[in-house]
Amino acid sequence: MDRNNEKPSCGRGARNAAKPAQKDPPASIGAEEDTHNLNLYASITLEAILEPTNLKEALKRVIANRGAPGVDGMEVGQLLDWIRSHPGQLTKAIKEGTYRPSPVKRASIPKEEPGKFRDLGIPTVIDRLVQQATAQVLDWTYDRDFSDRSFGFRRNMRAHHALRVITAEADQGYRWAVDMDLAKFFDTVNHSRLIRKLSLKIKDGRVISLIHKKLRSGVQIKGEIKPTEIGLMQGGPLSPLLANIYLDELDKELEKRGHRFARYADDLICICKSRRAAERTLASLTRFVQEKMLLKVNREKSHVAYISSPQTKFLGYGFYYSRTKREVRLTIHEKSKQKLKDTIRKLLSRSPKTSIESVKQLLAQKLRGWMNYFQLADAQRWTQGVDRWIRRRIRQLLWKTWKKVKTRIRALVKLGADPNQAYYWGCTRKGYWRISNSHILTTTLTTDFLKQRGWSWLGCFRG
DNA sequence: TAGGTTTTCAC
RNA sequence: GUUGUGAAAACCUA
Repeated sequence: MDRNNEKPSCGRGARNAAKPAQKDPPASIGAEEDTHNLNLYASITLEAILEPTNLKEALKRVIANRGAPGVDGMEVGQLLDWIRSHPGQLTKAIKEGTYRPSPVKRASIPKEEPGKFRDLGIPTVIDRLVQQATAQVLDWTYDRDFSDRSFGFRRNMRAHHALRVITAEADQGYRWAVDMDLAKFFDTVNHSRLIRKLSLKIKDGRVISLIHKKLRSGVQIKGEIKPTEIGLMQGGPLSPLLANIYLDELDKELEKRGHRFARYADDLICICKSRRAAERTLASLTRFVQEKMLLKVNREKSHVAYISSPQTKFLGYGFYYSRTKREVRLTIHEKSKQKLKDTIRKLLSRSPKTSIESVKQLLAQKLRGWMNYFQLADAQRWTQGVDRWIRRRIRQLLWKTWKKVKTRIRALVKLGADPNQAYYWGCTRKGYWRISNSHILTTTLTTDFLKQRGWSWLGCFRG
């Protein structure tokens, strides 16, 4: 067992000790560990997965996600009713081995780069439930064996940790970055290899078979069902964990070679002291990944670059060297800045169906989340620059809508309205405008409703 | 302290 | 048409 391996120092080896109370493991696992002190992996059983509390937890999660339905069309809102009306049916089918996951529904969503799409497979809500239940059990035992330098999809790991580790080591002279991109990682995972890996630790054959069934459940594209011989469908609750299990071998190999690196899902950065060393490791890593891991390396997107070059992008950040402070610092990558501007522009440019106040509130909410993530970057230039840009946009918006309100009120006054009255109503093609001192609201109201509430009706006018 | 909602980010 | 995991923040209710 390689659990007690000496790991290359990365400054935070005592992660598990620092936060002991993460989340309680499923009851059966904890009990088994304490009373019998057996091998931890012996507690990955079908019974642990099907335990009522575990299933309940999984059910709550699936419903809370409010995800779209799979091929059978069942909504998450119907899941609870289905379980209630078919008591014990699902667990019985799983225990007897007659449970077969439905094929996943194919959906293509556009990626950042225009014209490129990311395929994802949406399982049925029921399949999501059983996957979630198994993921909860597997995660608890597998997570502790993962490398300290694997940061994606893991409990108590955040992107900020990875960035701190990399900047700290870049400061120690590792300034040449190997950026490795795995081409379509999820789609190229080798099934038999993954199953073999799982069998090393999971002794319950029924669990292995359950996962195997999930891997082989086909994909439905336009009503036609196609089998899946390779690849993990991204979209299942279990997929991220399986990805980490598959790539764990890569982490271990890099650790063995003593490299400074960080991996976030399929995004790998490895930093070296010289350009020659970086190029050498890129070549040897490519060989390792393609021959041993049976994955594809995207040669066009994998490259060696100096850490402060605009090419190196890690988790939305870029790096630069501050001459005055004499250290490597983080900055927000161009792509991320552009993305923020796009979302803000979209939010501000849509017609004022809601009040200005609520738009401002929405904006503040969005910005809070954004700033929170990019707080590691130098605030000096960028967050302030973006802040100024947004303020200017808000002022523009306010001015424009105020102008609209004023012209509308003037038009109404011409028609004989009292300008001191609180509310006026008008109507456009899109709906009714309620005009008060600072708000414009459209609502779909009927004239009867207006009469009922005693609001003044001033006839139609154009927007 | 515990339930819930929302937003953001990474992949 | 938008799945999934992980993380953070703000708020709400007892």
